[in-house]
Amino acid sequence: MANTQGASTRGDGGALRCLKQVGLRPTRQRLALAGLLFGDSHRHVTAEALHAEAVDAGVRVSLATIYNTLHQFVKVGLLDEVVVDPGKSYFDTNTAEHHHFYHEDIGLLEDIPGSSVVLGRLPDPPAGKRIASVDVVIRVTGDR
Amino acid sequence: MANTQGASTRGDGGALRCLKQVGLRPTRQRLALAGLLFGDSHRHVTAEALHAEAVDAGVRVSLATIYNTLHQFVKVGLLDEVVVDPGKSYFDTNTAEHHHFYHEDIGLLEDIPGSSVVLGRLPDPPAGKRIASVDVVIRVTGDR
DNA sequence: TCAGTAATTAGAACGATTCTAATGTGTTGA
DNA sequence: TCAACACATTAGAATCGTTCTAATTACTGA
Repeated sequence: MANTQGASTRGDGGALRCLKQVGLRPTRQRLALAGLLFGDSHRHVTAEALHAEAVDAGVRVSLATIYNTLHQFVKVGLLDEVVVDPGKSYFDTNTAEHHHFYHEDIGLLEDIPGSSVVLGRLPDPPAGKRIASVDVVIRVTGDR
Repeated sequence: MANTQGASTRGDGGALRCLKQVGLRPTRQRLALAGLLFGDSHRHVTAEALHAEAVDAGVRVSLATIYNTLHQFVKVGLLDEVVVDPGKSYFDTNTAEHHHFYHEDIGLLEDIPGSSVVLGRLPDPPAGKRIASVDVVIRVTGDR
């Protein structure tokens, strides 16, 4: 039962360094989840989906830990959370400023290419408040 | 037990006409809810809040009907739905194009004054899709 | 290694929403 | 007007995603 899982066979150092940097203990679960999340390209995952993926990959982790970890990652800026439906949120590994298409028909969240300008001038926040984040979701559906 | 409730003492005709126009049967519940929702100014309500308000006003209506009615109103374009948190959505009586501040600290949804330009050029939708709606939520929190 | 602290866990609990099957109500046409 | 039908409403159960709880387990620094 040695190193048969992919997670431990490549860029783990990245995940480890990444957790160190944000001050989170590198536990087995967090390393595995970081490994799944922060690969070559950016991803949009739900908690359930990531859990299934982890279990599939042979990582023993509970759903509670998935939620804990995702929220910790959001708090330290490793992830963004995007809410699209009452009772459904996605976690986005791309934390640069960008926005989303949400395909209502198939429940898919997709980045809007960075070249497409979406935002103009931001309004002043209400008195005594500061802007925490700006969420832009463009909902699209099948053509007919 | 005559006309002691406000709902029946003023612009009900508006609600009636409004339901007729969109092809919904003017039932007692729908008339009452339309009366509560479409008053002088625009409103942001949750299903629970509207239910409480209706019960308070002496309207006998179940929560299931509140949900049914709100979704029907959304479908026919009388309301917009705004999702701000996993598991919380608001219904907005202002269906003109506009956007929102969401006060994360107090759970309040507020219109962004129409004069504040927020959107620039919209991106082209993905091939074979059309834009159903554009949601812009600017999250704000207490200054410190 | 050991103790101390933090993380993980299974499962229960939770809140918002949706579903179900039974009952009630608005509408239409005779 | 009335009967009959389709649609709307209902209470309560069920479901969904998420959070909580208290007990167990795993990092960490000394």
